[in-house]
Amino acid sequence: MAETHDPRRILVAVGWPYANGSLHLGHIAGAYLPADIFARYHRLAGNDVLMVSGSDQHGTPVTVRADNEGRTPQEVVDQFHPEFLRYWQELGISFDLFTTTGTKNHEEVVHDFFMTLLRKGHVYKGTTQQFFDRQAGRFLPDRYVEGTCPNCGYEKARGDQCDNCGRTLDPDQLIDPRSRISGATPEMRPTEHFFFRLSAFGPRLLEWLRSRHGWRKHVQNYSIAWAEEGLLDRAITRDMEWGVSIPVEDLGPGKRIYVWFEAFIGYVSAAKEWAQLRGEPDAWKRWWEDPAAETYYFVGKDNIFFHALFWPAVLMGYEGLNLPTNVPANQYVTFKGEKASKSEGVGDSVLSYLERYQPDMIRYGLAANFPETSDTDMTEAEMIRRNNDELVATWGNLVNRVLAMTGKNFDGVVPQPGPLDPRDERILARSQSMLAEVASQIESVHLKAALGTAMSVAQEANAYLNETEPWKTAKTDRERTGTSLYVALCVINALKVALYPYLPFSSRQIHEYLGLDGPIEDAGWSADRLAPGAKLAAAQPLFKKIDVTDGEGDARLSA
RNA sequence: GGCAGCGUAGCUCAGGGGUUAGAGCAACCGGCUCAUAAUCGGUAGGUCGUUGGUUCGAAUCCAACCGCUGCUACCA
Repeated sequence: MAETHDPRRILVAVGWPYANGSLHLGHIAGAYLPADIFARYHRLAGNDVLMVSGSDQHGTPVTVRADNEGRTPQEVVDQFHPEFLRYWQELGISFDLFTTTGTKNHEEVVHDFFMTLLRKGHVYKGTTQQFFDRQAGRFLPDRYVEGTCPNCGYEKARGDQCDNCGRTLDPDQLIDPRSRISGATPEMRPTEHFFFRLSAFGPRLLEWLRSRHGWRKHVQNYSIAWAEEGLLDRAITRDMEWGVSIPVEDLGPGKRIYVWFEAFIGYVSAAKEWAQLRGEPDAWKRWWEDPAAETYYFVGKDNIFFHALFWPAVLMGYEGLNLPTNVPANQYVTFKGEKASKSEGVGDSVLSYLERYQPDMIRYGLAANFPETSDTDMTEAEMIRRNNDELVATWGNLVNRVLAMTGKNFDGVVPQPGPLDPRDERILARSQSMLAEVASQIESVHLKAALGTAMSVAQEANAYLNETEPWKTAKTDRERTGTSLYVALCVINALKVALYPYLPFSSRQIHEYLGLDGPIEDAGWSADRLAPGAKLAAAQPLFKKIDVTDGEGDARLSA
């Protein structure tokens, strides 16, 4: 009997999506699906997983959309937060809690961070000069200022960047600056804000980053390079009305905590909220305060700065909470070579895919092409191709042909195997070593490779059947036929486990077809030999082949 | 402009100082017919972005250049 270990505690923290628009498949492939695969594996392996995220309801993007549509920011949030919940439900993204940054709990946790950092001297008050629009009566974020680019002369350059020459700018560099709200000429006014002393954490961050092992090089190198250049203190408050309040009165009205300072604190507040909902208010500490716990942050590559530098520095300053174990940021999925983007409308929303395809098909198509090391190009035609050639043909068909033959020849009962020959032993051994290999690949967040490992065993199982030809031996040697089908069923049972993190809906189905007791979620990351004589359930094909000639399929992603 | 990642077969991607560079798909040939016309085997296909350097040896390390992507601190 294996000795019992205390389960590992794994915090799966997933980037907070802005509640300002629908998500597209790039978001799913970049963060939510890899996080879910990782979480499902660890749960099945018997570890204590806490997977949290939520809607980021603050920030300029939400207010911009609200302004444009004549709605309140809250109305925008109330539209998109439920939509996100629907994605998770239908795609099987298994959050333990998906909350929002609009809760009382979140505000309290943010205040605690703010006050603690203030008390320890990591947050201080400072004054900056910023453009103020008299007509609108408000300070202007950099991109709300427009003017002539000092570099190329383009007349509609924004205060943060010139779209014509690509140069990054400070708003006071603009010639003839104008407010994009009122068109008035803005004036520079001093404004007080709180700053986080990020500069003070540079050396510690560098030492910490250099000592990380197993991080993706685009994450680690990038972060180290940035820390070596020198980190500047960052304002953590903004001149706006929409956001988490500041817990001290010093600045007067019209100021809020900067959205990005509070969003990542959401990882802590979500864990606390989860614990409260569970009736064990201290349970969150098992992931955050025990140094043995592991914390993984699944985000897109545009978030590396915040998760590998800013957030760790905040945690160092706060003291007592775990630093990230890894930040396996994905690169981007491009659609026909173009970056998927909410604002540019490239890449259809997730809902349009859910209307047309099974969730496991979407999950497979994305996971087989995760942008783990570099940007990855994807088309809907390619997803359909993978569905038809790989998911249906290799895996679904393996299950179907074996279950059908067992039904026909053994009345849907797990056959009694005869003596195992070397071919039988080899494929059975491979199915076991595959489970260990996939586990190791998932733990090191090589999710695409792990899926490939499992699929190659499905192919080996098909080859095994072609070698042993149970449909032929059925006419001459019942025992040999039973052995072949028994072995194949055992291999399918192992593959069902290995593929569960990727294809939870169909693996659950297979678990039922195999007539096993209890939910697959309780079955563990292991596959025992099946019991001869057990009754199999009537099976249907797991995946639908998609007809590309029906006009639905081609190149919708290029939109 | 600066920084980072990437550039490998027709397509999508692995690999990464050491014998003849890999996978899937597409192409071609063959076997099988239990299975969703699905499976399995084989063949063919690459001067590993360009140029130069280090090395006994470079796709791999270095430099320059070209191209793509991202970041560049007030989009997040």
